[in-house]
Amino acid sequence: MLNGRTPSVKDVAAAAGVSLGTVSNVMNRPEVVSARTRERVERAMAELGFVRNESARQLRAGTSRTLAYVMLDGTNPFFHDVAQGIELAAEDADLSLFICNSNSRPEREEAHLDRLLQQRVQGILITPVNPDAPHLDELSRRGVPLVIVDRRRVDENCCSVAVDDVHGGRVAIEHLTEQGHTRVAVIGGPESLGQVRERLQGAREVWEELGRSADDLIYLPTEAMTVAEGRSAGERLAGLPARRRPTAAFCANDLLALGLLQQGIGAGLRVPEDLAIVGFDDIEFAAAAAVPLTSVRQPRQELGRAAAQLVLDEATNPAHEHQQLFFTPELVARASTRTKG
Amino acid sequence: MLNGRTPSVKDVAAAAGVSLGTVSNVMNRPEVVSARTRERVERAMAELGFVRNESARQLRAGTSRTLAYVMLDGTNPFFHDVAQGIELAAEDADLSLFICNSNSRPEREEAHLDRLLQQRVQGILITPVNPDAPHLDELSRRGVPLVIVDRRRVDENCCSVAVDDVHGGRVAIEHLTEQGHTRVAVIGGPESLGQVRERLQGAREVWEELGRSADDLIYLPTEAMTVAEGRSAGERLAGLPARRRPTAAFCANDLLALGLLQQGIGAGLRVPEDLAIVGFDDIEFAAAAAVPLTSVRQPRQELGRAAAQLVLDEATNPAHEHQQLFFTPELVARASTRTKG
DNA sequence: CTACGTTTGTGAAACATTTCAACTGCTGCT
DNA sequence: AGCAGCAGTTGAAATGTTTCACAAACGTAG
Repeated sequence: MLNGRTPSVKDVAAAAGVSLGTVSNVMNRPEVVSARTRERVERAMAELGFVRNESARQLRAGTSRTLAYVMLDGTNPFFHDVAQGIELAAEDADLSLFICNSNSRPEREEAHLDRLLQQRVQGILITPVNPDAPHLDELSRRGVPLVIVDRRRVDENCCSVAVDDVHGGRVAIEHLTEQGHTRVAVIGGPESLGQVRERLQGAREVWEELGRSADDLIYLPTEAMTVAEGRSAGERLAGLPARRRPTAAFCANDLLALGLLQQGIGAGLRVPEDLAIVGFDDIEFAAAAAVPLTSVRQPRQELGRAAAQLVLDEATNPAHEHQQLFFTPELVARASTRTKG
Repeated sequence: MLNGRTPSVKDVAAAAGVSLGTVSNVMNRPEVVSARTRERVERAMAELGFVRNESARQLRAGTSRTLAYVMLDGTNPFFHDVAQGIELAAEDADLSLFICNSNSRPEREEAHLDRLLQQRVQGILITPVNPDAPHLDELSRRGVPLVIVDRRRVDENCCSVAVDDVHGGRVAIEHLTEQGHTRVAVIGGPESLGQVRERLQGAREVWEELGRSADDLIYLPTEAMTVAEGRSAGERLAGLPARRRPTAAFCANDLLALGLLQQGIGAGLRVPEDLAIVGFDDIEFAAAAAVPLTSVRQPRQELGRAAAQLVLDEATNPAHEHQQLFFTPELVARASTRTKG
């Protein structure tokens, strides 16, 4: 009768001597079926090794049990921590999570979104290459719950969860000036990234407010936010004439900071005595560096968790209203900027 | 007619003035439909914003377009690199990839597998907590293509892709002895992990072959393969009486090595002069450490890619035979063990 | 003008589930 | 006896695709 193929509800029903509908009830509304038949059905399921076919369920029920997160850069642990936060929330809601990686390429991002649309996922979380890209509008228009993570749209017509990057830039520079630094490098790029622009802006704002000369805040642009780019920025730093050379650097993320740290130590610099370093994100490896890195902490998991909650609200609550959640990052001081003496 | 709901093939057919079957043909066998009607159908799809419902497709076609990877430890970048390799292969085959994380907990692993079974994924790749666990047999029995990644089953009745860990342990110790070290620490655990056992075994084998005293190969067990455990091992190392204290350490993975490095540098040790360090895996952050880490490189992406190919073969080739793929890891020497003088 | 291929298009069945109106026995009430 | 109410169960419809046997249209050769 079932020759090799995997058993269906029909087979279970036959084995338990009940109808299709009853088997379905056992799975979906166990309270309406009597203890006796429920037990009988459950035994039949176990004996046959029945596994519900999720595609069929989804097709009929119209609702999928999956969320998806499209991350921006798989090589940056930061995004994995965000994903972990999402996963925890998804688990609580008994949902699966699809994780995709756009690798900062718009066409990969679009391909992933297309896939996810076909899967009819319940909601999409994304850290987009460009939060204002038209293919994101497309999603909202289709009514797919959407949350932008770690970024914001200018028009605010979908939910987002982000961190106040301007503030992050401010606290980093404030910390360095408190430590007595008067010439500071700011490292990051490309400026096409909103994050970078805002972190820089915060740094410049506070520098100006303190009445410092713009000449003493030295911007070293990078092509990407990677360890290798951090190293290369370090070399450029070393190439500056001594009286122009900063005594501290604020990096727009921890990967850059780690690269800078490595280059500096390799070149014989003492950190923080010769060069103090502040990173951004506070990934695990920041605290684990040879000289533990001072960093502007983003609540990584919390970001993911909050985003997941928003997307679920949009998916289930008809009265949902878009929200722009904001977290305030805080500085975590470690050895890479430790006060002298 | 379609009031708000997302359009189906039926709607497309109506709009294009053709039958259901023709629309399906346009999607699946475009060569059998004339250029004229194909174009008409495609236009209708574009106008309606039609997106194929993957659940329905899968239900009818019986075949899903997804692979899944259940990773062991999301905090270790190594597994993300493996996942990346899988994703690339999946992309080539036009498949989606589900990424799950068991966090080394058997019950999470089982829950994930259950989910994946319900989704009827085309194949499962897994780095299991225990490769001989019965719930893995269950999968094979159900006929789900299965590949074990970075581990092996004793009974070899499914495919696996792994690295020769014994050899890895050997080359690490050979390298250290070549550098003149005569007292070496071996750090790793728990020994319930096959990896750890084999890496240790390789180390011990070669040590014995060189005629060294077992007393001079000092095993420091750890409870997990984390940075924190690496630090704690470093403290234990520092606590040893000077004449017993090793001049080099081989860590069973890079996270331990990074922790050890941090603790050592913090305590004023010079690396490699006072303490040489070899890690395992060669994750990105090994090369990015303040003192770039010598490590036993696993071909991380390649591992994933090969595993994906095996699972696809099992899924599509009726003549498939299980294979145990083996990669030979190689030592990458960096500053953390650089030859003196 | 017929017979026969070829090409193109059709319509209904099938996939595994959920949902829901209807049905069956009961119990207890009048 | 008749009936309302209730708990438990049933059977059929519906979901959006793919597949496949078949039909229609259109040459083309005899």
